[in-house]
Amino acid sequence: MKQRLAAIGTVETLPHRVAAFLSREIESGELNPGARLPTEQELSEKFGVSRNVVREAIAQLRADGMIEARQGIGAFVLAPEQRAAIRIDREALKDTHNMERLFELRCILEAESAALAAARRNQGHLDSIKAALDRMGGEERWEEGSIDADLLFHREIARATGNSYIHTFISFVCEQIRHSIHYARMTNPLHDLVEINVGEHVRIYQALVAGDAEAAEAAMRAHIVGAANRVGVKLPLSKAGGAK
Amino acid sequence: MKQRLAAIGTVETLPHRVAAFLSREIESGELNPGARLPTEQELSEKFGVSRNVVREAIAQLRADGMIEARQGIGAFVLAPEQRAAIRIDREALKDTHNMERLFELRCILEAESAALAAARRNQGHLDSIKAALDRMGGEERWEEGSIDADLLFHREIARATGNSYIHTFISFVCEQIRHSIHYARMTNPLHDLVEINVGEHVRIYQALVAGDAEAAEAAMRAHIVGAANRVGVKLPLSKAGGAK
DNA sequence: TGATACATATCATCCTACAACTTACCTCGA
DNA sequence: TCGAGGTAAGTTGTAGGATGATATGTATCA
Repeated sequence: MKQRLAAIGTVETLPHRVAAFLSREIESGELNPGARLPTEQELSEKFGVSRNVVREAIAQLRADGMIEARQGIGAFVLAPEQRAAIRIDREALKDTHNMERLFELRCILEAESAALAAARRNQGHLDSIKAALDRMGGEERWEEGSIDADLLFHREIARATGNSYIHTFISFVCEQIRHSIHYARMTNPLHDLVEINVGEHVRIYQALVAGDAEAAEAAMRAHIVGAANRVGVKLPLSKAGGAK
Repeated sequence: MKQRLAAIGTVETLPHRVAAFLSREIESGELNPGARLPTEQELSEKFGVSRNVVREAIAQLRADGMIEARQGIGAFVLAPEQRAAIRIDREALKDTHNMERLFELRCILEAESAALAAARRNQGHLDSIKAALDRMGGEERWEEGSIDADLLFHREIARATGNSYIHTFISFVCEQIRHSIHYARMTNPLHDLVEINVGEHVRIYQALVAGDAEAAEAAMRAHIVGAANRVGVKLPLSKAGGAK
């Protein structure tokens, strides 16, 4: 229970709230690329906070490449292509459609990465993956633990590709999905237990051991479609259903 | 020429430098997850800047989920899988190996997305893609313009998938690659002209028009492997070469 | 007219002060 | 001795003002 509290405990600090407000205004199109933001002083008056708070908020947006501040002139909204970071709005994930899209992206990333992992994995990778698999179905089967193991399983496979960017991207997407499901479980007691299909994981692992890229990719694809279904999201993937 | 200056003009502000320093220290493992950062005062003394600057730097790291600050206690390094944002170190991309990995990720993302786009595109999407294609080979063939069109071409295809996350991820990865190549061109006059293969793009476009998912995926895969080769990166993709 | 100097607006940085929160220690009473 | 409660110190969060750096517009003057 304390784990939950710790996981939630993201205190809403003032700079965070100001940044979120401005961020939404930009994403929603109320502030178009090229538009100039109000001055720091105007913002501090508008939100009723000190200029320091405004500056911390702007520092964050600037680091993300959402705005560009120029000394003596002001701060301007940048085009979406110029973003220096990818950030996913967790509020938006409460919408099932968005969840579906995220699962689709995950499937694309993980399926082909599984094929790469099958071709490149070494014994150390296999050991790590096996360890996660064991934890998943093992005695530590209280919910948080097995979900952690599930995520670790996927991360270790991503690591076995030897490509750190793939690892980063997959970890990130999986974590967003995990957080969103975690939240949904808390607000909707019906989904109290998240069912983890161990069989699907075993098939992926076996394909990796065999070094069979095609089988690994197919197994991963089937697994993610299954995982999506189990949380109430049905994937409209073209490939997943028929091809191959 | 002014375009270049505008593109480069990322002023190194003090908070940015402090954030970069701490970020590297975390990524490199000198500060492990769970470790506590020095206090704001200590950091401000160490870097010779005001506490305000340190706070802006920390605000950025916190927004990225790299650290967690708790009032009255201090700031602590979070585990990599808790990151709230994906950010790519542009310095690291000067290493060809990293560039290769990024191209590999791009290939995974774009190949399958091209298949999705072929299945879901409507006439509006095709028009936008065609417009980018025309700009690429058209009269506006000075370097910056055709590179912009190239990127736009890929972004429009991503948009045709109807999945905003796919669009975001692909835009981001392409932009990182573009920036890195841009930089390489400036420091190495040998690669002054970036060759853009229009034929490869046309084949992708034709597959999209035909609604042929398999052909679109194959064409996209071939194109990205080709593009990587033209900037001196050879992709070791398993699928790209042989498997159909 | 054209160029220079000045005033203004804005961001960048610094400084100090206080509030809110946590921890550790210390005192005091049973 | 031991426990409860309070106190002090340390740390982050927020406020507000002061000064430097930079860009823009304006007024002055040759």
